[in-house]
Amino acid sequence: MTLSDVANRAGTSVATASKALNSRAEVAPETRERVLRAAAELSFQPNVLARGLISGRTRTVGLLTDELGGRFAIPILLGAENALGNGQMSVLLCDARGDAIRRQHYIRTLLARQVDGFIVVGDSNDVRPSLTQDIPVPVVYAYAESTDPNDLSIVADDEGGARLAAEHLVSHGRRRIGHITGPDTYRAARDRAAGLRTVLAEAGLTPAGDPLYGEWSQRWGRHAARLLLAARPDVDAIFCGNDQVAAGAADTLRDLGRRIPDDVAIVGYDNWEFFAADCRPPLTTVDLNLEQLGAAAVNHLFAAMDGNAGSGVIRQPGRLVVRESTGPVLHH
Amino acid sequence: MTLSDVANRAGTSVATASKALNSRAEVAPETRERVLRAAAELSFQPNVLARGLISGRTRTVGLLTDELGGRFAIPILLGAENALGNGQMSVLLCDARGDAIRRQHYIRTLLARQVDGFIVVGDSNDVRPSLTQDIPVPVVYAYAESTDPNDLSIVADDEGGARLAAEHLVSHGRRRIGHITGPDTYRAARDRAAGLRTVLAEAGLTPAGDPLYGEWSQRWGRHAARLLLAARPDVDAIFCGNDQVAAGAADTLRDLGRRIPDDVAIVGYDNWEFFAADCRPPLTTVDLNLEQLGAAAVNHLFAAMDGNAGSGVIRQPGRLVVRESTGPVLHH
DNA sequence: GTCCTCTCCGAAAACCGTTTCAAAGCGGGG
DNA sequence: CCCCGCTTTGAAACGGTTTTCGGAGAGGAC
Repeated sequence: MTLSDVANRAGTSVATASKALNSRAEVAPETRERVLRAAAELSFQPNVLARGLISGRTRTVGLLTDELGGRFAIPILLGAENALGNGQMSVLLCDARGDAIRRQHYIRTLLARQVDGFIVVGDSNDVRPSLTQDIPVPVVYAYAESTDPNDLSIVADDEGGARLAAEHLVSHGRRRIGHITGPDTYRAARDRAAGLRTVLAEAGLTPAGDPLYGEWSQRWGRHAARLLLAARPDVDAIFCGNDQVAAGAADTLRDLGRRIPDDVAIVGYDNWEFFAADCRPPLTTVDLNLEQLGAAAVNHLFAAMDGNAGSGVIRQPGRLVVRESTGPVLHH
Repeated sequence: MTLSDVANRAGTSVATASKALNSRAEVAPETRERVLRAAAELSFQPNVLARGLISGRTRTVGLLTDELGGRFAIPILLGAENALGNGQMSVLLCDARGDAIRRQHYIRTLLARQVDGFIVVGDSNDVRPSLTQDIPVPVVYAYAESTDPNDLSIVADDEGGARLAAEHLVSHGRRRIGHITGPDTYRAARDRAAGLRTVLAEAGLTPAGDPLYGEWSQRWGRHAARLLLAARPDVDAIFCGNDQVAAGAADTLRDLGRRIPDDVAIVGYDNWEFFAADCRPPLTTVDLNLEQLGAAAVNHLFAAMDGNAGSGVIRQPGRLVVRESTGPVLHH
């Protein structure tokens, strides 16, 4: 991408190419055109180092994630990459795989490459140690909340999402609503349970038993649904902590002859299409809007790079996706 | 972030700072310490351009994908990122979302950033147009086969993987083996069917009906299994084109009272843990070894960057993952 | 043919950040 | 006081790219 490459491609000398690109006189229009075209084709950019302009934004941001294999980082990454592309920026991707040493190594690597900013993508929407003191460029935390309140964190609003789901169930006439979810070590699980609890309290309802905390698997969903039905045979809705659990619960309900949604409605969480849309019946669920979350992270990073750094925690609202598992509206 | 900044901050001269950072002698321990601290504080990184290393190596490769949202690109990316990290390189990620204009834009962007090479990650292990003529640096195609035989493509060996699955079923005494898979527009579906056909022919068996081509969904797996059982009530094994289809087929078998694996064995494909391991029963399936595929792509890219460019198609073998859906060995 | 203008080129110069080199400071011991 | 080793430094060297400058061709007008 050096000037001589451009000159070479344009079939001209370096000197002429330089003049053409700097809009100086003494270069024939046809030649200038040729040089400009060659420069465009090679997406040539004058080497800033040679001039005085070193304050060179590399227009690259580092994206540091911990669980790229999981299913949350990807939509965030897609949203971020899209937003960055609109700003003509690129993303350098690093997956620390949850290892602190690896993470420090990647931070150094990215800094060596002079990224203009960092997006730290969490894996569980939970609190995580701030990395900002190690990083002299702007940082935004996405799907994670930094321990340092001066950092800017953008998290999914689990409590709000759960409220959407619970309100949907309540407004459809469900009155005895159980909750099956993942490990209570996950803040997401606790927040979702809290959202449900709040809505039920507001509606004057009592939960059908305590939330069943277990794991984020279909297997647990199947097992817990049996437990729930045994303890509370009259439940008319189950709000599940994610779609896998919901798919498992739906399995058990069918095995036990309960009709969905006629006898029992089910709501999942995450809107993981492979499970939610292909379930029997397709699941009503809450979409985390992770792509918007990623895009929001980028926009806040841009603002920080322009000197308008924010701080605190921003909650990205979810979105209820209604499918057949909650059935038509019930009047009561 | 220049050396003089560091020297300034350390209260020393540029020359001394240089020696301190390069671990040369003739610098007092106390001074060296001061310089190192200043460098760390400024996260200084020597400007590579000034050394002899300029020969264009930015130690960055561009990874161009089409369907990051799909589940195949990610493991490849992880494998590649891991292999690159070992070589102290980084990956610039771009997702063209299947759009040709977007793809060209990203190619230009990545070239402008002087990536040392490209990895083009496909979304379906199928043939795709070569991009090499647009790219003046080495290119390796992963999970895709370039139309240009002079390019180097690394694909998953679908036929070989299907043979592993089929041989497993045959060696466990299954004799009436049906096949349910995705659309026959997918080469993966056709290759997997071909692998099964070959093994059955070698074993002197006839397939239980023609392969049922449909879609890659659980829903189709459920539906097709009903069709298969109606047409061939005596099938004792179903090889499914992927794990979702297999999970759907397992659903139907349970609904119809067939025991898995006692009456009918099931084998999936892809080893998508969420479906395969959490199925009832857990699925025997074929793992594509996508991480190795990504790592292999990187290694071939390194070779190409060193001037040893390869060409042709390399088939990355799969790996059989045995779970309960094919049961214990049957003696016959 | 000669002159003039316009265009382009090769070589040299300028710029930048880093490294190297030779010389200068500095303190202590003889 | 002088010598000597250690440390530091300013200036020059280096490798890289871009810009500048004088000159060389080409083509037309007279």
